[in-house]
Amino acid sequence: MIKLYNTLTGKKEEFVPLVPKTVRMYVCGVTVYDYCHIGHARSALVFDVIRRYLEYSGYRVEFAKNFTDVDDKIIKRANEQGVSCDEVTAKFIQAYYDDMGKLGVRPASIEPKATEHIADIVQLTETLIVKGLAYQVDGDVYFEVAKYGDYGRLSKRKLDDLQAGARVDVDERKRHPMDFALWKSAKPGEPAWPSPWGQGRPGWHIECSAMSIRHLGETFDIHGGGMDLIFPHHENEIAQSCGATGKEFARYWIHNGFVQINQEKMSKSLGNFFTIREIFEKSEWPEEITGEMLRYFLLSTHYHGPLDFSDLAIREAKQALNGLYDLFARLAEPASGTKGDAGLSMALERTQTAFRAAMDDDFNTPVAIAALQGLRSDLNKLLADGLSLEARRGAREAFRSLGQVLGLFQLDRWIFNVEGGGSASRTSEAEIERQIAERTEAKKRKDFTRADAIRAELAAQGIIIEDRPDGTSRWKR
RNA sequence: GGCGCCGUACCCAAGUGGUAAGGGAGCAGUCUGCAAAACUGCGAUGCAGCGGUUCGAACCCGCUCGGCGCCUCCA
Repeated sequence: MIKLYNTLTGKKEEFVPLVPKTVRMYVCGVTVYDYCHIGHARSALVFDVIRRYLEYSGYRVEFAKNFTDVDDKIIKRANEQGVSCDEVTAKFIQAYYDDMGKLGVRPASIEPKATEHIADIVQLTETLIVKGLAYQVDGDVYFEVAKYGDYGRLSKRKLDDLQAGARVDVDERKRHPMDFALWKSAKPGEPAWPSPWGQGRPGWHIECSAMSIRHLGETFDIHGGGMDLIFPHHENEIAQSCGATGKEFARYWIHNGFVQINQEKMSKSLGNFFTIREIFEKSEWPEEITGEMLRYFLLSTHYHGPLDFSDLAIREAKQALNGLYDLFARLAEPASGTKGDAGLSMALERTQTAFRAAMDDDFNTPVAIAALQGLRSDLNKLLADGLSLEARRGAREAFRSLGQVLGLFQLDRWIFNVEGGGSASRTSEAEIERQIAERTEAKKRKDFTRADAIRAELAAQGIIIEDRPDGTSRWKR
């Protein structure tokens, strides 16, 4: 039984989908006018993992994640660069796929764009006007919050409180300061579509209502996004959708916490953000390893809380991963007996139970990772007793299949040492093996000068030698 | 002004009534020609502070201190 924290009720609840065995989930994606930063990465990753775990639990997941491809910021960016809005959005949608791909975030099953749903948006807006929940002023259409009784249900705010805090210049034509645009009339040169109210474009919030209803139905299961979207974006989505359909909109609302730098929210205005591609570019590690480090780091804190990004935190993730991949490397070595085999199935069962319990409890990834770390410890002891080939394969497979849910532990090659080993390989494996054989011979002859020289030579290339008790050595880089 | 979040060992981080998961660092040990690596073991009698409820509290209630977020585009 999966339990999740529902922002709407403020409580952890049992998750029961509307249609058995099927989950319909909508997550607010990004506005494509710039490169994604770690905050975007966290959000995408969190919902990617939730989706993976739901699938692992036997659900069919209809997962929609949108691209906002018409917006003030896009228009501004296009004007600054003297290109069309289409060029801006195409560029950053591609960048999104590139960056998220490196992080192992799977594409959603449905990835709608606002510009491809103008007809749905216009229709929804018309419905709201007909129902008396929206009004037209010149070529603009606004949603009238005062007419919608439940406004503030998600963010737990009262209209009066909001009014008191409003600090922004209010458009005089609006009936209430919190009224928000469903449709904006177009200024010359802006992207525009025909509508009953003249040429214009959709407001921000309406697109998510239109697209989620179109692809998932009027009532669906999960709606997600960053904490900062709770108000006003998701509050407005609820008002529009419920106002238009008269039905419940999303039943469970999930919001992820922020990525912070030195305890402060990462944001463009503070200038304290790191883009995903910047991190990959600066990384001394190969791409797939950097991706896994980042994933491990981002999942090592529960999705609901804040998460401080720092070099130290990333290094710690790398260290933790080293221990796991070192184990995998030792599991890949020849059988060493069968004494440990008996204890394996119990360890695997214990791990799987703990892993599921953790994920069932509001997708508690740090506890799920702890379960896997526990298995590492178990296996190290069993390995000391001796494990057969089959047991070794089974153990590695367990890490692979459970790790699949988190997008971790899928790599066949791992780099332990950045010195020389981090970049493209130079010394061939055969050559390394040859040198190690020579060193083993030297050790037998007690020619330690020669043995140490070979060790130093390999170390200079980032190759770490581990001598075994029997005189042989294994190596890694 | 309104709404909300957080404060757990040197660092990161789970835990929301039954006596403190996990990781990193550190220390010790095993192994070893030495070393490295790896593995094993150790680690908070206490969970910002004070008071209260309870047989029992990191967890519930109250107050205080400290940090942060939202109310405006924002993952």
